[in-house]
Amino acid sequence: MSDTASIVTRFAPSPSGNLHVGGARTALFCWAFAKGRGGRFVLRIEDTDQKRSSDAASIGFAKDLHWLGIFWDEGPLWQGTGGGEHGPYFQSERLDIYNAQLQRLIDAGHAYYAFETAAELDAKRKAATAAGRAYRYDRAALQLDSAQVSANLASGMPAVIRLKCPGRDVTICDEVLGEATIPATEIDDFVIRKADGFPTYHFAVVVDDELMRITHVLRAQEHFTNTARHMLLQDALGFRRPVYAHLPIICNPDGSKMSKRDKDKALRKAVAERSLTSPPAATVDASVWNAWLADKNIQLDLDAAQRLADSIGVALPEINVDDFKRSGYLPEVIVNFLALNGWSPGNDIEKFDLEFLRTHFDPRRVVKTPAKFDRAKLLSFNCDAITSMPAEEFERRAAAHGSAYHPDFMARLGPSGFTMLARASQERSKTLDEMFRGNRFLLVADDELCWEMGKQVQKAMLDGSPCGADHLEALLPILEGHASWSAADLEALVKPFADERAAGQLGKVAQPLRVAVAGGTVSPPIFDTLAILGRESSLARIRRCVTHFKSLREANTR
RNA sequence: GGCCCCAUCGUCUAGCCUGGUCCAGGACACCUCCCUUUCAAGGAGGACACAUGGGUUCAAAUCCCAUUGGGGUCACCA
Repeated sequence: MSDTASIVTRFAPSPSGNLHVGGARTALFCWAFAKGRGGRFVLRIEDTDQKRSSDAASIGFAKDLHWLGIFWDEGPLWQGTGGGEHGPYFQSERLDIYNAQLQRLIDAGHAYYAFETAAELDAKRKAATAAGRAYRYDRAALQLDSAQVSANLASGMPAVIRLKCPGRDVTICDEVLGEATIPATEIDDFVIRKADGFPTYHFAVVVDDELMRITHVLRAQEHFTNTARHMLLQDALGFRRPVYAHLPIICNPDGSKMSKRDKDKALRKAVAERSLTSPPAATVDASVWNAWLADKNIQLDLDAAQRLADSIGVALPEINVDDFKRSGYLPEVIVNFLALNGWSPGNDIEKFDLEFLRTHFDPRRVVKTPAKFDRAKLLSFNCDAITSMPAEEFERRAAAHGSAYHPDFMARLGPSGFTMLARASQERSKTLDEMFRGNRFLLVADDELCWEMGKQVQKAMLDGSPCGADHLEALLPILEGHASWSAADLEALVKPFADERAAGQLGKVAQPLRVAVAGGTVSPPIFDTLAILGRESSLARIRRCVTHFKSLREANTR
């Protein structure tokens, strides 16, 4: 690690429209490590699985990377960044390169063709497992003479290429895990080119890391044992050995691996609890629904999952960076919190920004243990960030969030209403989304507001004498006689009323008012709420409420 | 199951390499009280961990071994 000027790291995901938080953290650490040492950060797309990469251009996750503030020096061209002299950066466009390297291996006797079908291998694997043995490829294809191989190839028989492993133990040196030796018996002659002509992950990684001059490989710990294979490949090809650092996995609170499948899991649970047998209207069509219910391995696409969740009223767990964005988390908070999963700068520092991470990140301070993703702490960090930002900034960012995710809300409020709501909401917002999610009553038509008789409403409206409903009724004519409707004016009007009628206990008056206009006991500060709603709307709601509770009480006394 | 790795509060972690300053520090969550027009936020307190068992040593969270527990991995996925 002495020649810091030439440090090159890479983030190498498979193509996807969304960036997973685990991937985001890997990208973050790769970026920080390289950029903090004057090096380069490369983005490479691992799209060698034709089944999964039907849409090779789908690097929608690039937007997530940019949102977090991570930009690549080299990689796919995307919104003004990318390019570079080691491209192409899509592996599917590098087949010629792999084939040339593959040929070198064949020529040198380090690799060989094999003709077993996937089904045959599968059967052997099952048999081995049933017999309680670990399956290893039996090298049957190595017995084929070269004439036979040529004939098979010439006849167009499907073939894979396997690496001929040297049969020695491999010792991995890892910056975070230290040294580990994988016994030779654990590594069989693995496939390096698939029958479809594409290289496997192992082969493409090794070739590209060499050709793209990658010096440091930071990746998730699930790749740790793969490293032995990669080292064998490097030796066979005569390549350099990059420095490895394997990052601990990020898991759910229950210890399971955080996965996009968790969304489907949550949905299946909700569907089962509600005993739904057919899909709610306008969510997914019946055939998809049936297939999904029948097979736990089938995942709904993201949009369909979201529609279904909205329809049955369940919150999907946030898994992708975009999910957290939608939930109203700030990118700088995500960056901060993600970095804290698996790494810490020491000295009891835990609030920091991207720039701090860039200058302080060191893989040697990465912990070895898997981290459980603690949403409560993330939420707390987000709250701190929101409540400490300047009011104008909060307003601007909340407006952007609202326009993207709650256009109906923005339209209903109008610019001045939005400003009032934003000002009233900042100090009680843990996310940018809360002011929208929590104030649905603002969207309800005045004559459609309902008052559900929960314990809190009961207490606010009917307990004591005079009760809240009495106060409300007395207050109504005073409000009706008042033209000005600013929060300050309303406060100046209601405070004296409370002093006189409720012994100065503003709550005795504010709560009934709140219930009247919001339908429940939770809203922004009451005078702000009234001002946001406006005079006509507020009065209409209060009148209806007075009537509503009056008839309710009459019915009860009868 | 084979192999590899790991093990400090419920959670994220500091400390471990270079044993003594650690009857273990911070943060989130939790509990209590205060403040309060709701909900939050805020203020003040509090409870909470070195997995277990053996060594080594004058001395171990720190070094060694075993056990137990957890994770990862064993594909023509990446």
